Amino acid sequence: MRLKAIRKAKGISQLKLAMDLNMNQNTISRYETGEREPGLAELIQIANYFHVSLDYLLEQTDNPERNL
Amino acid sequence: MRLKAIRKAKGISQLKLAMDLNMNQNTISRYETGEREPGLAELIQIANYFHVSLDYLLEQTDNPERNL
DNA sequence: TATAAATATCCCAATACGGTATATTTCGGG
DNA sequence: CCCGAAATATACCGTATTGGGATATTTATA
Repeated sequence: MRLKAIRKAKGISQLKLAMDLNMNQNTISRYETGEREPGLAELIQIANYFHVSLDYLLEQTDNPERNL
Repeated sequence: MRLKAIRKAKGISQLKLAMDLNMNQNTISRYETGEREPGLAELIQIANYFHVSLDYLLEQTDNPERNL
C-alpha cells in the first residue's frame, strides 16, 4: 500500500481522510502500517478519493502487456 | 470482479486456476459468485496470472487522470 | 517546554475467511 | 434422450482477521 506516501503528498491527515471516507482514523493508520488490510470496497474508495489507479496504490508496476 | 469472464476467455477451469495458484476450487468459485472477497495477496496473484491490471480485474474504468 | 494535533496500539465482539465435504449444474458420447 | 464425468456452487464449521472505542505515544508548534 502506497497510501501513506500518497496521503502525505496531498497534505491531508489520517483523520480527515477517515472522515471523508466514513472510516475510523485508526483504520487508516492500520492500513498504512500494514497491520490490517483493507477490503476491496475500502481499497476502491481510497483509490478514487486520491484519483490514483489501484495498481499504483498497491505498488504494482503497471504491467505493459495487459487487460485480456 | 471480472474474474469469471477473464478465466473463461482463457478457457481454463476453476480447478486448474486453483491448482496453479495453490488455492481451493471452491475459493475461486466464491470469488466469482461474489460470496467471498479475495485478500490483496490473492487479488494480485490472480491479476498476475492472467496478465491483467488490478483495475481491469476489479472492473474499475481506468481513470484517465491518475497516479499522483 | 507545555499543549495540541497526528499517529499508533490495546482489547474485544463480530464478521469474514478458507477447508472439507457434498450438492448441483453443465456437457459430451452413446 | 440419458448417463457419467467434469465443472461449478453450496453447507457447515473452526479460526483468523476485521473495525470500533478508548487510550497511549509520537510529532509539531507556540
